[in-house]
Amino acid sequence: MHIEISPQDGVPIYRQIANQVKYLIASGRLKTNEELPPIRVLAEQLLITPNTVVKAYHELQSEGLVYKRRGAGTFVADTKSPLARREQKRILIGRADALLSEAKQLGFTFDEVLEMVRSRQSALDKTAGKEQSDARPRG
Amino acid sequence: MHIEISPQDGVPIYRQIANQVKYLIASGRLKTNEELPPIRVLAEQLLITPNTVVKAYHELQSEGLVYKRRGAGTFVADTKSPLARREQKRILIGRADALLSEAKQLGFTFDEVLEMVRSRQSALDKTAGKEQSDARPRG
DNA sequence: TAAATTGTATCACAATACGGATACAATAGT
DNA sequence: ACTATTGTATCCGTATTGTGATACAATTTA
Repeated sequence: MHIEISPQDGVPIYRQIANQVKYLIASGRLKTNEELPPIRVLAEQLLITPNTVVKAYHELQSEGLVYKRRGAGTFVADTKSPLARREQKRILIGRADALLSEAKQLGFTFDEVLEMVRSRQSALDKTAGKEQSDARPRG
Repeated sequence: MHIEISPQDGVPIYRQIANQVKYLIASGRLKTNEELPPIRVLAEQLLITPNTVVKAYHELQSEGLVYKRRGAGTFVADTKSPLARREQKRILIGRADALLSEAKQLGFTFDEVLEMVRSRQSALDKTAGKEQSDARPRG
């Protein structure tokens, strides 16, 4: 599994790892029940402390994206399972609420927020076009 | 200007202040060019250090909500002005991008995100109904 | 059962965030 | 010009966060 980190990019290393794993799962490059690199292995590969990988994997677990079995390893959870799905939705709801309440405080209407979200989606689609054509699950 | 803070509510004091001022502005209770309490005054009123108020006012300034004039005071900016509006939009775009990229990483479709945003807006409308009926700008 | 492999827990250190005390600088108002 | 008022800058102590080093515990595998 290929992961790249850039120390002091502002975003913590453990979060960089978690985000990239999330992307690998969502894009289908990591399939359900597939094993992630053991904590020590990934730590050695990235030249960081195992603790940081622990934190990354823990975050993924708390979001229902992976499960861990002592002595066996860390594996991709069934992200389509109701439980995992519910947990993921809970996280997104937090982001949506942040956006909406901030917008309200700044005096934006709901329609303006909707329009902005649509516009950003188009923007992100375009800039991510190259990788995405290759990143979509092919099953 | 009435502001209430609750220390160690998890959210930092300076942010509590900034948020409440934002709300007062968005709701029309603070009008364009109206003066905010001087830093020292608000600090004494809230029994906190002036530094914390400085930080709150600075955040508001960076979002284009207030402007400061040394020796004169801190005033509500024209939040409808293109410059302020653009700055505010820049902040909301950040939140929207966070929501969209997180959703994509978790394998949600854009339509699901839209549906969620609509649903959360309804929820927030209901829970905030009482205050909002009185807080909407009446001009 | 024994050894190897895996995740877990604990302690330690550096950097950052938050809040506080004090001194400084620019402007307003007289 | 002088004084009062306002925002600004600097230094400090504490708490939290991010990362690292090391020892521990459970499970797998032979």
